[in-house]
Amino acid sequence: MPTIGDVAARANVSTATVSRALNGKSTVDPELAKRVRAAAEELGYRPHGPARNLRRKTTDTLTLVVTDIGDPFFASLARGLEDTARDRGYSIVLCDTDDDPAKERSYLDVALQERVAGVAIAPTSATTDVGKLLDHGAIVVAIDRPLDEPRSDRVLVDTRAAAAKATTQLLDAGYRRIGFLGCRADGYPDQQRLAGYRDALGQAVDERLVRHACPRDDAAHDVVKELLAPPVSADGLLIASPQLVPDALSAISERGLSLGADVGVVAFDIAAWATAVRPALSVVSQPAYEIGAAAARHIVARLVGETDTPKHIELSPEFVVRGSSLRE
Amino acid sequence: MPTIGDVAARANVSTATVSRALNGKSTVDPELAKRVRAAAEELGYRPHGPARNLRRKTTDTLTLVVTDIGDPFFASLARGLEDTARDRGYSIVLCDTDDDPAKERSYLDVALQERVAGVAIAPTSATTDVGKLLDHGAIVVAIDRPLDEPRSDRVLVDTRAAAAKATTQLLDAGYRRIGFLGCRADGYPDQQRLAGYRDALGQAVDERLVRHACPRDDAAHDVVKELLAPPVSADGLLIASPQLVPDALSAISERGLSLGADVGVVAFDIAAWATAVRPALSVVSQPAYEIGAAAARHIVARLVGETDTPKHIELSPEFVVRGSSLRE
DNA sequence: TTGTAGGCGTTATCAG
DNA sequence: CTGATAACGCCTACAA
Repeated sequence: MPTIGDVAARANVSTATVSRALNGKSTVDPELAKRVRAAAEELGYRPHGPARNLRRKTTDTLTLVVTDIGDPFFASLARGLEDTARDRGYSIVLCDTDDDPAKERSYLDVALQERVAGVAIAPTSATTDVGKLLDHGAIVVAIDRPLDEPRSDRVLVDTRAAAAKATTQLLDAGYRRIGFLGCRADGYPDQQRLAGYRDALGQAVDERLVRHACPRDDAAHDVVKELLAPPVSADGLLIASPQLVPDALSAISERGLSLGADVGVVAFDIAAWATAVRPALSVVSQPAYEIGAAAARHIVARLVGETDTPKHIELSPEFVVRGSSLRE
Repeated sequence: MPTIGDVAARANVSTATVSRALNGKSTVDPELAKRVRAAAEELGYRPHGPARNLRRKTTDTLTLVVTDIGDPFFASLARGLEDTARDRGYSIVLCDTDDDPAKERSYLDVALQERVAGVAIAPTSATTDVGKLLDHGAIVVAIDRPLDEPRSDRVLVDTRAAAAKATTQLLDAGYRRIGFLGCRADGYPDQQRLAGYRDALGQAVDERLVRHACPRDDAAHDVVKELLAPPVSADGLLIASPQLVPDALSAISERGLSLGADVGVVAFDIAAWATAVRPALSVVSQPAYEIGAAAARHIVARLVGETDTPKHIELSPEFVVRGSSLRE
């Protein structure tokens, strides 16, 4: 691969001039600049990224840390981040933690090592240590879940209010015993949604209506069947975790109940296929793409020194009511 | 941030020794090595990635180029690639082309510029130019779709055979007029699936049964309604594009037909929610995670100089028959 | 086994 | 406006 020196030689100028010309510095004769560009073109010259990064003491890289890119929510978020960052000249490095703090630590470590300019992270816990990154000048923004670290910024969604709204809609539609189905009792999003569910129901929550099940062990199916039968006899379901929805729908059907008419259902983040089911599913959809885009815009703004950027951004989910949460 | 020099000073050794100790070279006194590690630890030293990359003339980065990480197939593939590459010390840079050759070119350009070690790419076209990357010594592997470039390797799926198998199953189940629904008539996977469909049906394909619809313009819904009514009167559907499935199911229901009993359906790559529908959907599932994992293993093998690595890897999709393609 | 020193390719400073 | 030159931080001959 040709270096800046080769280009300089071919254009009969110094490497300094080549650098200036190729980086669009104003202080270079248009004539020379043209010659340089021509030479660079002819040689197929590409600046050497690592060398440039070494010299500039920064990179054009952002790290995205999520639990699992296979989760459509994070996939869409990643897309928003990538589109937006790319537009502004940044590349995205992808990390999947599986909610494992050890993996997360190792990812943050390489991020530090590679001197990334910024990090968008869905932390495994609010106490995840991003101090060294911040010390080094990286911009850190928490996504989907908050970080205690006061120097980090955040882009969150008001998922609690959305859960309350969905629960209220179920009540309004005439469902009386609404169950809550979550995935990880200790996860921030599920906790928020449960809180919203309680907000809507008031004090009077029969705790047998609140259940958690992991999609891996296929207990979800049985858990829902329990919910639907005496003594619990739920006639509604707020499903906080998208992965649980197929199991829940199977269970409803196996109990001989019908969606909507017998049991009302609202689920989070299944927009892609909500209309594949009869009746179609009511959904709460987080603006995943927009979260990613906002995080990228935010990081870049901070990077270029904008100071009037809000530290906290909160977006609202969209709530779409369909047949699955309507009685008739 | 401390440099290798700071560590050297603190440990009272030369920078060379620090470098050797930290990189686990055998030629260093265990005693000194310990002192060095201690000093590094105390200072919170992290090697400077760009400097190291400059010196080593290579990076520990792979670039993943897909059309859209929001597509669950590519998301899962990305996950497989990331897990596997990470295990071996490589980071993943994510790129979304939207099937736009211009974007793709620009991504490959920065990959070259950053001197990535390898590229896994679902090319927008078989003629995508990866020559410069290969010239520079990067390992390039085509995923999901082939590349003409003979120096590139590939990890593909025998989606054509799978389509034939699915079509045959529909025929065996008693469906007679099977329609094909694809997304992009010019895309490689859809073409392969259409070819497999034709393989199974033989010469006798009523061309009115073959339709393409883009999920963006919501024509899909109407297209399927047309397929299901006279004069076409399809009683089966092979759906090559997962995004079209909700529209297709809505259309079936709006025609007053029932899934399975009246019209048999097999769809590609909707495993995540296939069991949410009544009756459950028959699916062809590509081993997305495994494609990514295989691509990563392959690239790393080549990078470490393994020579007995096959240039072409072909995996097989999984075909699961459920109620949607059974008459009773 | 350890240290010295040069250079990887850029950019930025500082004279001219 | 242009050119020499000195870093950036690391690794690796080569010498000791």
